[in-house]
Amino acid sequence: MGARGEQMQADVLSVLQRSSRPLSAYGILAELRPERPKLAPQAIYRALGALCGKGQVHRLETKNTYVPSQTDRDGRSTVLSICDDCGTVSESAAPEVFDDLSVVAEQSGFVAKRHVVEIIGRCGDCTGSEHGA
Amino acid sequence: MGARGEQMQADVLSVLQRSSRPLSAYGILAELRPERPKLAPQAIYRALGALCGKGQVHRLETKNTYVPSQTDRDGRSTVLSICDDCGTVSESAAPEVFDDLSVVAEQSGFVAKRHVVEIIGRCGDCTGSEHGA
DNA sequence: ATGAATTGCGTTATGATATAACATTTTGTA
DNA sequence: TACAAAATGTTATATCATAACGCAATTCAT
Repeated sequence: MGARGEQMQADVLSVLQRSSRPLSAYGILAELRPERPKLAPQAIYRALGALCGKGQVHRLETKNTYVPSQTDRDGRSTVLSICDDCGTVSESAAPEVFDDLSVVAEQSGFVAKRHVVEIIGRCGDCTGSEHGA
Repeated sequence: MGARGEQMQADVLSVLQRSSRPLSAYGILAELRPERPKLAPQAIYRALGALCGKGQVHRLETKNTYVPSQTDRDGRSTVLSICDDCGTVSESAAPEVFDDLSVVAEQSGFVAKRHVVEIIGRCGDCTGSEHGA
């Protein structure tokens, strides 16, 4: 059960970890194609789905890309700060944010399954050195 | 300048306001096609871009769909609670959340351009009446 | 062990979302 | 009017994601 799938997941995770930036599913595919010419998108998406489910990978909803988790937080939500300039992503636990969101949800009887919190902007490095704009 | 574009935006907004659920760009296109057979995706995306820029429409990043703003908050970010069951979306100002996010960003020297906060789950109505799962 | 049921994966095909690039029209200015 | 600038229309294509089906491995009852 699942032995081959675990290999696929390991390969996908490894590609993400070696990348300095978030990758799209097709970007991951392109990295793996040299070794496995017949690899198809479906395999990548299945591996990403499993990895996201386990909290080992985060999907950047605003970019349709994926990054490896930086910290082992056992699947709890994190705030992702995404730099538009250099592409780096940093993860923050920010429990206050999620506490507040619980209150927001409860007020309207909403039962939350998942929280998505992304901050899009420029990281300290890029702001300091005034790249781009 | 922009007179036709404003018409397009008004039509797109009107379609969204008449819909009981979030619509995709292609969903909006389908609504408008009967009146304007030659209408193309690009026109819809341009109108949506302008409307989102003005804060009159929100894009649901987790669903690739769009909803009209429920409140005129002059472009400030809102928390969007999205029901997986019935599709309804509710908007909350939740200033505490965005205050907390400012702190998160500042800690790492990050300069935020945009905040995306979405809660995915089931709304009170759907939870109460136990539809679906 | 053997065969049926189940599960997961590979593979092919297609669907859905979004934007690039260039032509045309409109608008603003003199 | 004539021209420049900007918005819009139009065609084409890029990008992201999943449906559907069949095969192979695993499980489980006998």
